[in-house]
Amino acid sequence: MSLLALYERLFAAFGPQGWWPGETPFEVVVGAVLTQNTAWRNVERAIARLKKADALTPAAIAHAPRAMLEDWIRPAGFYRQKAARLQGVARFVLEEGGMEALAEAARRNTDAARRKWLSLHGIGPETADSILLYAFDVPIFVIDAYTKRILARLGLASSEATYEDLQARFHAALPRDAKLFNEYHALFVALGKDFCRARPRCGGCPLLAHCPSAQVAQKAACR
DNA sequence: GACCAGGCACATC
DNA sequence: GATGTGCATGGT
Repeated sequence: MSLLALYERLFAAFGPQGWWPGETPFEVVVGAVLTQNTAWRNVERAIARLKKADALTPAAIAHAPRAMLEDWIRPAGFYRQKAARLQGVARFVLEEGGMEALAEAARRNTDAARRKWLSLHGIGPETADSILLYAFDVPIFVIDAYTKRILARLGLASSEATYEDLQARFHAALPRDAKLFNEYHALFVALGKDFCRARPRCGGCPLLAHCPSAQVAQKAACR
């Protein structure tokens, strides 16, 4: 099964996902940091608290007392680390002239922009690529734990494959289209949440229903 | 009461 | 370079 065929199948099964659920590009950035190893539900709580405090702007986060920021984002977990990361990112946004300037830079030279984001403390490959794709609409494919797991289970990639390996495969196999990359990654997450989460549900997975090779794979791989 | 969630940095070998 | 560990809350 090709990666494009897998996309068609996932889209048919789950429909459009409408990511990223943020009102502004900066909210996407904040969400990308807060969701690190964290359920989205808890990120939503933290973002709601930031909004309630009128603190969901680069300036507000950059200048907030650390303890106050920690308290606002507490529901998302790892709050000490994430408060430090968010303040670093907020300062970076201000220094670079704001989100619009950063969007412009990302579209002009994606590789340079990606390296710059990666140089920030707490911004790794997945977070950087999520920001580029979901905040700036730059066509770069986001690889996450679900993507790795699903591809391995479907026999479409080795479980040893690195982030860069997998990303290169998506870039080679698909048209360079931010909308497509956006939906595809979100569909992996949708499937990941559903895929073999509980044994009894495996048989009802909408992907497996149409995919004999996946049915074979899941017998061996489903935990 | 484990185990997991839309990772990352750092220590150690 | 590969592997292990801390970070922390909230749901299942």
